[in-house]
Amino acid sequence: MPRGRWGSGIGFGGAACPRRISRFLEPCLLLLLREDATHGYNLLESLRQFGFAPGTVDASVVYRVLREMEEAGWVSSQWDTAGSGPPRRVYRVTADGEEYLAVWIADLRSTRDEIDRFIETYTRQEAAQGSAKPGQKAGEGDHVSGG
Amino acid sequence: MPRGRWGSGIGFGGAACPRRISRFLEPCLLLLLREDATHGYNLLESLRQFGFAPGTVDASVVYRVLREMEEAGWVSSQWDTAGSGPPRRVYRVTADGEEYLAVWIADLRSTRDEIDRFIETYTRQEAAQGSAKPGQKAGEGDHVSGG
DNA sequence: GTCCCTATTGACATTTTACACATATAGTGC
DNA sequence: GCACTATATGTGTAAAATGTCAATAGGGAC
Repeated sequence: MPRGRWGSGIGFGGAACPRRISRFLEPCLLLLLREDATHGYNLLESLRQFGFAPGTVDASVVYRVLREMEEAGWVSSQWDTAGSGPPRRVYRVTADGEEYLAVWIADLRSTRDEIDRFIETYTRQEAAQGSAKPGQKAGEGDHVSGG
Repeated sequence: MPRGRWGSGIGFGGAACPRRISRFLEPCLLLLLREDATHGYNLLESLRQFGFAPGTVDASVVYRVLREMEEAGWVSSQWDTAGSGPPRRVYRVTADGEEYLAVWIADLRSTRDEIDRFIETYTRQEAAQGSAKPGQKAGEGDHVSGG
């Protein structure tokens, strides 16, 4: 998508841009953690299944979101010092987190419906312009005086 | 939706929060302008049809987006001094703006599909937890040693 | 003139996001 | 012990996006 941090024009190659949904990392992490309690570094790779390209998500972002969610009470963590290497902070979803995720789901549903309505409006407009006023851009020849 | 500027907890009343899609105002304004070239103040009310509640969008935000889009070349404007009251800046969509909107549509389509996949994953998880491991939260009884 | 409605613009604060950097542990080779 | 690498977590900061508020200005009603 052009503008903002995702480029600067039409000439883009494909769906290369990151997420369009704000704070989408939160529900993704919750869903992953709900399936399996694990630590941040491990979650990093699992995020691919939600469309995050391999190098897209910075680790620090994931860690920050996890800590924020713990502070909010959606997840809880415990240090895991059993395996080799540095200790891991293993997160799991709390009951509040479950509720929070459910709210997210509801929100995403309505967002999706909203998108659908928008696309439908666009499609309807296309059809109308294709038949009723071909070649015209809408609002042509108005009463504009100043320039 | 909890967190951020839209509250701070589960106990919300309905879909009171604004958009979840970043920069959504842009395509909305483009779509409205494509149907009818008009000025910012007039667009303010028309935005309701895209789910923006009456008092949700500040006028200055709309004006800013319009000016940004003009700078980018997606819309062009002309002063209309014909009617009574202060002069209006009438915007219309350019050819580049048409292309830009088409890109937006494509992006929104993929975003919607992404949401659908996410919701589906959630639903599948629900079903699996309901049948396979009832009452368990996933990852219970792991090899966590440290506290 | 003053108040209100229309219409636009600018300035500032907050929130979100991206990116760079710093820390700590364990294993390997020397 | 020391350098080096991989794993794992954390902080700081700048940029971008968004929200809020104030200011300006024309015209009509009173």
